[in-house]
Order: sequence, then C-alpha cells, then structure tokens
Amino acid sequence: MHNIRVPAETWSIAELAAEYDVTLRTIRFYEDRGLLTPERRGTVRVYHPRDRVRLGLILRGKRLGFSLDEIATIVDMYDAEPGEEGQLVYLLDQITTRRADLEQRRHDIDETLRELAEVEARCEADLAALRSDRRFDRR
Amino acid sequence: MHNIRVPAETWSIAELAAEYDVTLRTIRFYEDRGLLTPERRGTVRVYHPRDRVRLGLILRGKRLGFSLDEIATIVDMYDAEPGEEGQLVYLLDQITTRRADLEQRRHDIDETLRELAEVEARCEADLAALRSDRRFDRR
DNA sequence: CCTGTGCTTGACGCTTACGTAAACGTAAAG
DNA sequence: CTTTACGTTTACGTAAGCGTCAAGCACAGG
Repeated sequence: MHNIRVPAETWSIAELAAEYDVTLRTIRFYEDRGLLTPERRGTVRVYHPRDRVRLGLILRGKRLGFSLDEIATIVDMYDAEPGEEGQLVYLLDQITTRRADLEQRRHDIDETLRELAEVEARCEADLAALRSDRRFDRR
Repeated sequence: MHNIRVPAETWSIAELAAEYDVTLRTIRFYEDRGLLTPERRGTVRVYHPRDRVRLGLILRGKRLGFSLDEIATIVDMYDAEPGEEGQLVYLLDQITTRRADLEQRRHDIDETLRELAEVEARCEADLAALRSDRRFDRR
C-alpha cells in the first residue's frame, strides 16, 4: 500500500500576511485575542492549514463588519468538537442568532442596492439631459 | 381648491432617539460629523422628515458595517442636486464602487450562511446520536 | 418662586483594532 | 565576522464611535 502523502504544509507569518494582504501586527493581534494558535518552533510561529483557514474566516467576518469577539464565536463553531448536549444546544442557538443577523444584513444590502440603482438611473438621466442640451446649444 | 395639507411633521431629538433606539449623544455625534443638519429654533434642534430619512439610512449603513465616513458619501448621494457633469460622473463612479462592495458582502454572507447550515446539520446529527444513545442505555 | 422636564454645550473617558517604533535573537550569505 | 533577512516581545500612539458626567438655559405646573 502507498503512503498517502499528506502535504502537512506550513507557513511563516510573513507568507500568510502576504497571501491575505494583512500586516504581521494584525496576525499577531489575532493570536493575542485567541483567534489563532500557531505552533511554536522555539519562539517562531509556524502556521498550519487549520490556521490558514481560520485567518480566512476571520477576514471574511471582518468584511462583514463583525467585531473580533463576534468572529471568535463564529469561527470557534467551525471546529467545535462533538461535545456534550448542552454544548450542542448552545451551538445551535448561536447559529440561529448568527443566521438572523446575516439575513438582516442581506436584506439591508438588497435595499441599498435597489436604492443605488434608483440614484444611478436619476444620475444617468440627468447626465443624458445635460449632454443633449449641449448638443442643442450647438445648433 | 383645497389647500393640500403637507404634514410638515417635525421631531425633537428625544423622539427621534426613541424611534430609532439610539441615544441623544449618538444623534448629536452624527450632526457633528456632518451627517445630520437639523433646523435650529433658538438653540433647540428640530428634525424634519429629511433628517429622519437620513438617520434611517445612517443606521442601515452602520448595520452593514460601513464607517461613518463611508456612510456620509453614500447618504449624500441620495439627495445630491442634479449638479454639473463632473459631479454626476463622480456620483456614478461612487455608485459603482459601493455596488461592488455590497455585492462582495452579499457573497460573503451567502457563503457564511451555507457553512452555518453545514455546522448546524453536523450539530443536529450529533445531538440526535447522543439522544438515541441515551434511549439505548435505558433498555 | 420653586421644581421638574427637556434641551444645550463642553470635555474627558473608554473600547476596538490595529500602527509604529524600540530593542533584541537567530541563521544564512558574503 | 559582519551584514541582511526574518523573526520576536514590549509598549506607547491613534482613530472611530460613542458613554458619561458637569453645568447651565428655558419654560410649564403647582
């Protein structure tokens, strides 16, 4: 039988920072807040695939405007161990809360997009009017 | 002919605060940042429908995680005067930027919702397993 | 006239999410 | 051995978005 070669790839802090376009400071800060827990080789941080995924989730959470505290609860849900019943019920409750939040946001976004489209239409109409006026002036 | 009674309704700062569930401090802060420009009767602020609408837009912007500076540019688009060509072009450009931003957010939201659904399914499966185990124990 | 209610303007405080040095360790390259 | 690259911790700085007094005006009711 073949050994299945698990890549077991790791990254330095600088590599991760470059990939996700954040500063080293930011990554260390996330660790300080308990969002990342890289391995230590001596004093140096070594990031595993798990950390990479978590950083991705954190940054997506940020794009969505969540605070780091909120992001922590979200991200921790992803790799929660099966756990006991109370823990599972709590998780399901958190999920319900998060979902409501996200659906509110999507609703807000859709409204805003609709209204932006209106403003845009007005703008383009005004612009067209302006330009046809100019054409009129030349005659 | 009848006079059409325009309501011309106005609100005090406390009324607006109660309606939108924000503090007076918050409303004054938004004014300080140029987001609201209520009438003054003597020293007292009087809010007109326009201000009310703007406050609504501001708070929606906040729910979406925009900074007050970003919200300012968005909200100001809504009641921009027809203006000159350069202004209109600028506005259309802003709209394009905002739309891209919002569509990125919606994409992030949809992804997150999908993943939450997965986590939820896992949770419910684990929970069901736990409970069926307990039932098994009793026999 | 006094009290209460609602409004006003400062002005300092606090939290979040990092930025920005300063000062130092380590390991490879020249 | 010195430079360079890359990493580390400690710690103070900062911008945003308000909270929280403090101190004062204005007007209605008792």
